Amino acid sequence: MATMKQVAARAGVSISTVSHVINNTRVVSDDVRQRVLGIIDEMRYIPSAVARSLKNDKTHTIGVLVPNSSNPYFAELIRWIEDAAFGLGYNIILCNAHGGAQKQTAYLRLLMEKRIDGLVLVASGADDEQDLLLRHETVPIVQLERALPGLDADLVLAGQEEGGYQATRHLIELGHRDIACVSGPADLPRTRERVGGFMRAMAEAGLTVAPDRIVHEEFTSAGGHAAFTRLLGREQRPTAVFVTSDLMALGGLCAAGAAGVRVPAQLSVVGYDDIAGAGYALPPLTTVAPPKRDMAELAIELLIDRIRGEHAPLRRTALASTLVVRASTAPPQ
Amino acid sequence: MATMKQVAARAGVSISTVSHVINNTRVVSDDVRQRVLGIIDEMRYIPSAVARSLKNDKTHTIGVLVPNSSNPYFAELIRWIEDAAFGLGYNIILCNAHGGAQKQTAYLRLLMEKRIDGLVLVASGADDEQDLLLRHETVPIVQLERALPGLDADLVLAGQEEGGYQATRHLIELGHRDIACVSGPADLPRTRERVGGFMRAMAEAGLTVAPDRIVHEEFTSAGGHAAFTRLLGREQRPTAVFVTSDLMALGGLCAAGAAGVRVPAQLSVVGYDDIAGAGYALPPLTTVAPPKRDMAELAIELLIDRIRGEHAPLRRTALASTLVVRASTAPPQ
DNA sequence: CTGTTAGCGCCTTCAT
DNA sequence: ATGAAGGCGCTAACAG
Repeated sequence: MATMKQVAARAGVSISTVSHVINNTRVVSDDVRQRVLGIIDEMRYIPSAVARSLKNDKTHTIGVLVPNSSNPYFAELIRWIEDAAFGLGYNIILCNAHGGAQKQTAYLRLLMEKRIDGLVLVASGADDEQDLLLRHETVPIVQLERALPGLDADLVLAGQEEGGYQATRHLIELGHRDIACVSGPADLPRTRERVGGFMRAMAEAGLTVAPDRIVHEEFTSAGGHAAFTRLLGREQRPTAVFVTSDLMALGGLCAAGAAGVRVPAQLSVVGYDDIAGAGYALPPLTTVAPPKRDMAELAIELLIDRIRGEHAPLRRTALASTLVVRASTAPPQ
Repeated sequence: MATMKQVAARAGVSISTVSHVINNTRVVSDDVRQRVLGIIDEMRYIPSAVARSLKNDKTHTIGVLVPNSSNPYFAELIRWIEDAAFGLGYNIILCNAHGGAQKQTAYLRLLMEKRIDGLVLVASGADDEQDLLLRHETVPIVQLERALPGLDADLVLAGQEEGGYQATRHLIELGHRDIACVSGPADLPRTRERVGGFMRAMAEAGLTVAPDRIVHEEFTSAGGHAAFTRLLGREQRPTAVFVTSDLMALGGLCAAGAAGVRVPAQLSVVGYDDIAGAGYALPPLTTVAPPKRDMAELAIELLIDRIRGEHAPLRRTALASTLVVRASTAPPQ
């Protein structure tokens, strides 16, 4: 790969002149500029960002650490993050935390070695995430959705509790009284807050929630399937269920279908996340839609502000989610 | 951020000694090693991969360019690519081509500046992909699924034509004779080959395909929905349909449900890609499953071989897809 | 067993 | 309007 030095030699000018025509950083006579540009083209010279980075101490690269990038929700988020970052001249290094604290630690270490300019952290909130390294690092960090305890970093929230509340209100307003809640593992904060909103709405409406109306399963379609199977097997069935993730809800819909339970006639279902598939479920799923794109853009904005050295105090912004009513909910009976 | 020089000074040794204890690249007396290690820890020194890269001309970073990373199929592929790469010490820079040739060109340029060690290219095959830059670049490239004409690079194929054939055979063996095919835009090679397999199976079975049994739509759930709506509106309905992508098939299932057409009783549906959602569709979708993980691993393996300088001739490997029979297909009537 | 030194490719003062 | 030269952080000869 050609270097600036070679270009300079071929053009019969100094290295610094080449540098200046490339960066438009000082006046260069027109003929020299043309000549240099010609040589650059001819030699297929491409400046080295790594050399530049060494000099400027900036890589224009940001790390994005998510629990699992193949989960449609994260995949969609990543898509917007990538988009926003690219628009501002940054590249994304994609990292899957999936694989435990060990992989995560290794990853963070690597990212620090690569001198990323910043990090977007989408923590699952699992207990094994108390990574020490993180708290000692100096790179700007923006957390999405979930604040790691002890980590001082800007934060973009999506009102999980409020979302759960909205979803449940919708069901209550439809006339449901016996409402169940299907959620992920009890120790995941994301899920816990959503369930919190559910409980608040129920309590507020004077509705009691029997212990067997709350069921925890894996945060996957398989988990949702299992949860619904369990729930629908009870002698007394709920008339509606709030599911804390679309992935689980889709699995639930599948289980309901297999069990001959018609949605929404016999059972209303509300999901959470508004992943692309939700709109084409059978029936199309009513769900809580976090403002993924706005969240991604805001996160990148905040991060790049920090990177550029804004010395603002810690910011935590909460964006509102909206309920998207589709065809999986209806009044009971 | 601390530097090696500072560590050396603090430890009262030379820079090269520090380098050697870090890289275990020559014998160092135990006390010196311990002292240096101590200081490193104390100063939170983290070596700079960018300085290293400048020296070694290796970044341990590979670019992954896909049409759209939020599409579940690509998202799943990416997940495995990331996994395989990480396992071998490489990071992934994620790039969405989505946005046209312009963005793509800009991206490739950036990747070259960043001196990625290699590129995994998942081309959509759209016409605007004839990127000139590519053919002149010297980075190792592995193409997944689709060979860009004129680009000499290793290639990992997934037998699209064969997959379409298998899917159609399945339908024929079930007893269907009037089989339709719903596919993406006619100009996308990926789709075209799958349709090719369909045509071959039909011809081989002596079945004719009326022109109105082939319908093209957007490569999305919305497209699938539209296609099915159109197809089911015909006075004479097909008894089965092969859809060239699960995303479209899911949209189709949704349309069928809305139109009161029962699957598989009245209509059998086969999809393609085996995305996670397919297994939990209503009914669970019979589909062709490309070996995503194997493809990803093979691609990374080939790429890293090249990066390490293996001077092998161009390799094209075709992996076989398998038909996953679930509940969306049955004998006619 | 340890230190000195010459770059890797680029930017950027300081001269001219 | 253009050059020369130092240095970003690290590795790898080359010398002791």
